[in-house]
Amino acid sequence: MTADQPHVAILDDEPEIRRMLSDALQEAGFRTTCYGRATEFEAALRRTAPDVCLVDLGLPDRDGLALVHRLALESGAAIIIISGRAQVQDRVTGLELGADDYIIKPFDPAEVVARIRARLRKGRSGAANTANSASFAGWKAHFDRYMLVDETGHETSFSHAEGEVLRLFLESPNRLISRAQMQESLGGAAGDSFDRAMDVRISRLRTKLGEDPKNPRLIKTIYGAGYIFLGEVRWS
Amino acid sequence: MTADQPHVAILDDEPEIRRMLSDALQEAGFRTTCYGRATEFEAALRRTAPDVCLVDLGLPDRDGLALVHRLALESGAAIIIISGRAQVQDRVTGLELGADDYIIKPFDPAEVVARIRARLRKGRSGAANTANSASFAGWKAHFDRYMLVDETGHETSFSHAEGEVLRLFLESPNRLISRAQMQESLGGAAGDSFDRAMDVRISRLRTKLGEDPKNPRLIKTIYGAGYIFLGEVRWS
DNA sequence: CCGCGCTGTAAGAATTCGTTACAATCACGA
DNA sequence: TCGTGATTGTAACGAATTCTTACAGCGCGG
Repeated sequence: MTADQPHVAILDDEPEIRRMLSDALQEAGFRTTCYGRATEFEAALRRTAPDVCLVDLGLPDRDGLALVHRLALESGAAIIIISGRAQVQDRVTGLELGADDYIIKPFDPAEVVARIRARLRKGRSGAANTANSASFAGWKAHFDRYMLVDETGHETSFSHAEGEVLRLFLESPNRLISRAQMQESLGGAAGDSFDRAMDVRISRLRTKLGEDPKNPRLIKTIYGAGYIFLGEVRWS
Repeated sequence: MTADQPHVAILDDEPEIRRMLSDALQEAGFRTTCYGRATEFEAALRRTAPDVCLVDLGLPDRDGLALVHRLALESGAAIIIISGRAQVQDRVTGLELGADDYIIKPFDPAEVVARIRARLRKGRSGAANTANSASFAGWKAHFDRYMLVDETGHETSFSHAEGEVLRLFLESPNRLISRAQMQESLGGAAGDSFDRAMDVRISRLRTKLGEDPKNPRLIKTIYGAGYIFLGEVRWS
């Protein structure tokens, strides 16, 4: 149904805004089509079915809300309203009429992109599209599959507990993480001997990462303070 | 899984806000459960699967964003962040990490209700699952004929009990399904020995799917938490 | 009645993970 | 430099959890 690049239709009467949105979205990997008038837009809808419709409510030739309502009923696309009307009541009616999101002008294109992505994520059939794998130091960790993949493609599995620690590290690399923070994040009871458990988790993780115990390159321990994970991390 | 009233979980450390949200949502016809701490909330998640999670980022006992990220991966619920942090960057990262919406404090309860409704609308549309066959990982399961078809056309039959489990997995792939949820969905008595029965069902299903016991690729077990089915699923 | 397939139960093996015990390392002062 | 106490690493054990196999009950068609 959807090609590799999701298709976003932009409906706004101001050329500058169309341009700005279109540029930002194309840079983010979307296919875009711009329309300045509702009639033009509706004509196009008969030929193609966009994945997302960005609709400005302040249209000269049509009541925007009515358009949104029809879209919601007839099209399967995600509908995002962009509007200068910032009252809560406006937002509520927009959403009640079938819009999936409501963005207030002036807006930041980055947020529009993020909100579109959020909409598309849920629309896809069950595929978890959030970042769930991360590359670092020649490894790639797949948190969905609980797998650690080597440069050579060799796979090693890791357990849930190990994954929790690894994720915590990869979420904030090159930053000190105290044991207290770990306990909180990993839901450990602040019990007395939880420290040892944490040690063991880290120990096991280190061996899976092939760390030299005498000279760890990835997980450094800061005596009396905590741990720090070194390296570039790229989530994908 | 979902009763007639959608279930909204509210996670906020301020009792007043919890109360306000809860009242507004109940009035709007939702079932609500409130939590003041992340640990409490996570414990509850093991037993029930809410349809929507309202999460305040300013939690005392946990990094809110990390929690959101985990929720996005493990739960099928819609995730809505509520936060006092109003910077665009905050919103973008929240959404990128898997949140479906981001509401800024102070907020109007009416808007929260409208946004929740918008989320549920989209989510539910595909939930009326009348399809009776699904493709995944080289297999195609026909629930009407109780047959599993290979890439090569080779057929294997599966039983009703096996089908129930398989269907549950295929209906929400790539997310954690706790044993409690299974019991609920499959109508098992909450007795102690139902767990064993579930184990056996899954075991048999695994062998039919040709899983390597040491390294299952489709049905992963998360020690102490549940199971997760991996892969793209296409219903037809 | 018999055979066959489905399903739950029981029992033992296997896995995960926290705890304990002890070794290794570090900070710091004599 | 060395000793001492605190902190951290790791092997080994054991409890909890999960997997698998074997078996018994049940329904159903011959």
